[in-house]
Amino acid sequence: MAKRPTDPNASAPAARQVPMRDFSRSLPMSLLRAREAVMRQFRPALREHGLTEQQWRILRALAAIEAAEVTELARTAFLLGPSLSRILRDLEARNLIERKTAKADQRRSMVSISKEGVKLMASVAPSSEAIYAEITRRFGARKLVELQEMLGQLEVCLASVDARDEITDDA
Amino acid sequence: MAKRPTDPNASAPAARQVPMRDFSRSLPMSLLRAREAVMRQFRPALREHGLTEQQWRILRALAAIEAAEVTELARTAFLLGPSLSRILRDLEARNLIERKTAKADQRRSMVSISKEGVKLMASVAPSSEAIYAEITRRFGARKLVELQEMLGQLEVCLASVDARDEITDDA
DNA sequence: GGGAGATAATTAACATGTTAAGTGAATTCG
DNA sequence: CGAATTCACTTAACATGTTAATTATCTCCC
Repeated sequence: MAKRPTDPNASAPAARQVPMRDFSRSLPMSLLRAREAVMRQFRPALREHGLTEQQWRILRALAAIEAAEVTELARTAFLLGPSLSRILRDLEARNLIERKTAKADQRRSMVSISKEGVKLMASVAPSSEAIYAEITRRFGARKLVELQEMLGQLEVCLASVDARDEITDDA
Repeated sequence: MAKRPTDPNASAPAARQVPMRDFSRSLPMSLLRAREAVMRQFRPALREHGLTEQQWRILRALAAIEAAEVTELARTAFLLGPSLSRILRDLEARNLIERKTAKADQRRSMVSISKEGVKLMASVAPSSEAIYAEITRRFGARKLVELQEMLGQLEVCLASVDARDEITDDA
């Protein structure tokens, strides 16, 4: 009997209320599974270097921008403040990043990647790039661009919805 | 020979204030942000009913298939075993699901949605469907189908990669 | 029958997601 | 000035993600 990986409830006779959308085909599930399929490619390589996906995101972000405030880094790496606080604490303990409070504003702290952090990145980047290249090859470079374009459009068209509780940023 | 859109540290000795757009446009980030944009729409409604996204996934899955083993449910709701174990424990404590060990195999437990669970689902479904409809309206129904088609293809073309540590499921 | 292995589910341990509350510093405005 | 407010960041509390180890059961095969 072959497994039916994409048909969880084809012949479910009971519990029928409103025939809600087959949730395995819902947009959130599609996005979740696609992302998981992608991350599954990267995780082993990162793990070999003792890095999680989020830690890697932070190092990459820092390597590109030299130094950044925590809030800016959170936006760049797409992490929430509390997660970032914890991760920065751990990365600092591992001497992969450095922090110093800003002189002008004692509340802010400037975060930067350390020499060790740069070295670690250099050791991970090749395999990371190779994996990304393989994904691109399998899916198709043109299609990949197209997909990312659609994802960006989705993000944009939904961002306007939750803009009600934000200040209209006119000066 | 095209330039790679993801080039975290090609030769940046002291990167300036370049905001590193390439990193923010990587496929994992695009997927993450798109999914977050979508889930941001749903979370408040679910939260009003005291449900998390994962709990809602489980209830939806159960409502469609009547009863399922834990492993099957994990596959359907796309959750890992440990997460599912914890969530089932909590949902059972809230009397939203029911469990009974299978007679034929004492290791397996059959999980089903309870009457209360069905009632809760009925109270959440309308707003959930309304939100989904609004997303569809904003993004475009045709485009949405197209996006999900591409996500599915991405999943498929990457699934074959990590099939080396799996058994070829037909002898 | 019984022991070696396989399997289903849980538990453990650590890391992150998510929301709320807390802390200390800066800004506003009386 | 100085109290109220805002701001940047952290901590707290709980839920889930992730991998490894455990437990209990079942299957196979001698």
